[in-house]
Amino acid sequence: MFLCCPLYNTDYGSAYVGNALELLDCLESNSIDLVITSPPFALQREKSYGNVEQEAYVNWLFNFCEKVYRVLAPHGSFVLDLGGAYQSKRPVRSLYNYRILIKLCDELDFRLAEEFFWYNPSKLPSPIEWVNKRKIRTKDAVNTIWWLSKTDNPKANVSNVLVPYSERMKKLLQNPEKFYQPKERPSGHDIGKAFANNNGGAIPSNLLQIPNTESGSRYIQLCKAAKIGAHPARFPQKLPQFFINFLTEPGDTVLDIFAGSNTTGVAAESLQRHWIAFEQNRSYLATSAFRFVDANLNQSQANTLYTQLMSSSQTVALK
DNA sequence: AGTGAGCACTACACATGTGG
DNA sequence: CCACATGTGTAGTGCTCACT
Repeated sequence: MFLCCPLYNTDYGSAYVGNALELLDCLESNSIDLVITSPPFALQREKSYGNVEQEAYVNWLFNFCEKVYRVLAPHGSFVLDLGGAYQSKRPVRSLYNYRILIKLCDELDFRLAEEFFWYNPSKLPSPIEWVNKRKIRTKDAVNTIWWLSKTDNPKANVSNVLVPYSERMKKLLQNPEKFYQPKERPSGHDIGKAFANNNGGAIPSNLLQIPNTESGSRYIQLCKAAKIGAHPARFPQKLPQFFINFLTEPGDTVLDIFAGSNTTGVAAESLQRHWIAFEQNRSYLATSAFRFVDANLNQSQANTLYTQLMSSSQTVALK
């Protein structure tokens, strides 16, 4: 079985409406270089996009991950973004994001290549009951991101995701003699002369500080203009961008099985990677086309495009 | 008519970032 | 500088409906 009839396609990718469980079966084994996705979380509050309850959640998500394992190339990576949650009626954390991680490594032979933590400083203090009303917990502003691989050495290159040096390090690089003595420190760290080499940037840490605010973006503006609700839970483009740069090369293929508003697809497109997006909700995927089209689309053009995507049985070519 | 289960809906209390 | 974004959990209210 092969994938056919995407809702829309672009220079580099195709977006498909449907259940990822079925669509994954249409992909060839070992064909995907990176699967990055953020599934609906096991939250207490019911979401419009349909989340599964905590107890059943781990098994529900596991079904998808089994199929991801098959389509992933041996050097490929599976990056899974999971938000934390509380147990029902107790100020006690759910362990669901850790349970799924352990199950994936124990039962599917995934390796935990590295755990990442996405810190969103602009998150509102929540959950309200424990944090704002009773004031017995701090605000939850970190998501766990599991970087899983099929083999011990998935393709990865940290040189592609270097971050700017700090002001202090910039000064050190300008005048190393004045700023440090190469010698062994009390901690046992051997800080040598090579420490003063300029490597073009600092090695990033596994704490990703990325604010999730998207005020007045083209996507939001066009959703408003066309009078359609935007996807209520989008991740910032910088998040998939980081992992695509880190774990793939131009020409590789990136897959998001819970694509939502297809942030992953846009990130991949801008980095010249092929991409495939699966999303069950046709309206979410239809609005995601706004991310790819001309910035000067007016209200009626946005509406026309949306209507076309919602009704047409043929693939719409964007660009 | 009264009761209670089950459901949908709502108030509550808060921080930080983006983009025009 | 302003307008407007943003993966929350609990308890209370009020409604419908089955049952007595």
